[in-house]
Amino acid sequence: MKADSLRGHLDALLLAVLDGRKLHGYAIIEALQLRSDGALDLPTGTVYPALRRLERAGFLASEWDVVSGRKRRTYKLTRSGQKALAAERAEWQEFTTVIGGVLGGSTA
Amino acid sequence: MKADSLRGHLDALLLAVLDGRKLHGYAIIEALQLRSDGALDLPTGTVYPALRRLERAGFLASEWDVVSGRKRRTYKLTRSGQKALAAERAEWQEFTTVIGGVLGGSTA
DNA sequence: CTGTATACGTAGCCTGGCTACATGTAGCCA
DNA sequence: TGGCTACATGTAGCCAGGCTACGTATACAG
Repeated sequence: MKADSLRGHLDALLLAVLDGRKLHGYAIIEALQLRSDGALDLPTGTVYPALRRLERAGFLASEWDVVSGRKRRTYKLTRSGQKALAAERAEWQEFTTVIGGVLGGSTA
Repeated sequence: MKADSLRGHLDALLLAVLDGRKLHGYAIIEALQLRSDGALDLPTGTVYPALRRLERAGFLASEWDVVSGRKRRTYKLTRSGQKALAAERAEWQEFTTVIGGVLGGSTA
């Protein structure tokens, strides 16, 4: 998959993967790999700054868990993040409808 | 629609709208508006450079039509452009499957 | 003879994902 | 005991590529 086609959809992915559960950054990357059958392998330099940004935006809340001496910053959706996720899903629907319509559409 | 979510999909749109017909730049913009029910309103600063790029890449061929004193550079798909369009369509399929899978997917 | 729609084009900005790097722990194996 | 691998977080700076803001020019309506 073309790498940069992710532009503008990363937030949706991160919010979606955190829907209904708490995960730390590294686990988020692995969860995305799993759900996409390996198609998505986001570098940490993509994910960590994005998580920070989403937290600053109020969509995520984080806390430090220390598990057997290992630090993990776990994230979960806030109320506001839930709404943002719903909005992202709606936007994704619209996006695919529009682009898909043009790509598949008969000569209009 | 978020403006920059187009990233990486513009070429596909341009190739698709030229599938089976010749159009000039201005008409391409209008055709995209039509096909998308007004959702896509690409600025000329986006479309013209992209067309030039696609031509340099060998996917489009252009010629000057002079209609009643008005210059129009009309574009059409080359053989290579047809292949590129097919590839873009396949990639779009994969892209929507992957992202859609994550967005809609149950907690995996 | 001015305004609007048509038509093409470029310079430079800006966003945001990515590369490359820096840092440190846990656990296994020899 | 030393080193390797997996785990885990983070930042600085690069870079692609769509967009903004221009500049140019013609046809036609009023």
